[in-house]
Amino acid sequence: MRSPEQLVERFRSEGLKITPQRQLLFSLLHENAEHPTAEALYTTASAQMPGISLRTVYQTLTDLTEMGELGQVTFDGGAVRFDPNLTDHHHAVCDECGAIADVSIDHLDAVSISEPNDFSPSSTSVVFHGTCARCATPTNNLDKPTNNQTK
Amino acid sequence: MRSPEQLVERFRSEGLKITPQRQLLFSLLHENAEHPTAEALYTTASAQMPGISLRTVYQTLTDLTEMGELGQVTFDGGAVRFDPNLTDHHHAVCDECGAIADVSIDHLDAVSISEPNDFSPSSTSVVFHGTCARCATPTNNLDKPTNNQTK
DNA sequence: TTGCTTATTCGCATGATTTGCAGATTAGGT
DNA sequence: ACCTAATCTGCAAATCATGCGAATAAGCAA
Repeated sequence: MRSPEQLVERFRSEGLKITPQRQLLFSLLHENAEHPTAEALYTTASAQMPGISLRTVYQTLTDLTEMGELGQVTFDGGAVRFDPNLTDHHHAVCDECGAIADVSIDHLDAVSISEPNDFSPSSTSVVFHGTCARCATPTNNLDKPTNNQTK
Repeated sequence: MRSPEQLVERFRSEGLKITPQRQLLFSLLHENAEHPTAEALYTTASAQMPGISLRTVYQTLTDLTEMGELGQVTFDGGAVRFDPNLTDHHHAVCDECGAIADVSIDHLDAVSISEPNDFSPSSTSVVFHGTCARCATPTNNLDKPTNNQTK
């Protein structure tokens, strides 16, 4: 996702209004690597702007997604999660704490569909499940985040 | 998923009862490669057994899943889909008609996470999006199935 | 076959997530 | 300061899934 400043510029140029709600969400999403759900963003936003509506959060998230400024991902049937990282990447889900990390992959081009041979893929997405570094470390498990499992 | 006969055997041996509802669902799921949703199975089951409850379909599906006889997959935030194919495989989603095909992959072992380097994956799942053979063929598009897009 | 015990089924209520709608509010230009 | 269209908000409603309790029926024993 582009910077809040660039988004403000884009919204202005398209005749859309710059509201405090939108500005807050722009900043909460910028470089946010937590893959938050709409509810999570609403909670965070509410702390800084009591009274903001959950409906507005959904609306803004949908708008940004339709503008191609924000990505959406879902894992295991849970709620939709928003991803401001628009670069080519994949995800790693920690089965312990539910954290979702962006991952870069090597040699993805090597994989191919061996069967059937008549499907023309236009995109490939990979999801790893496993244990994140924090959960794998026996020490320092004191301040481990609560389980944010997707389901 | 194992054959209806084997499932009957397993249920019996575990003290579970063999009801007509379960038998019907066993047969509807056996070698079913359509990745149906609970609702879809309910519709099909209702045709053969009017009066069967959607609740029972969900219940049986959940039971089979917990017994490890059935897999679940979800794509793009849609409803959960059930997959009787328990062999190691991945999926290809047709963006045209929404069909989901099981696919075998070559050289998956070649891919690796380049960053971060501290995540220990225990499983990897790949989803291809694209166009299926049927939708890619300009002719023969008469009896194309309706779009069952996941969302 | 009859009867008993307990697993199942079923329908309804409830929960979670998300969208539609309409009136109140406000950004941004005149 | 004023206008007007865009936005926000609250609530209803749709979708998907699960909890719960009463009614039902499978499987066993006699």
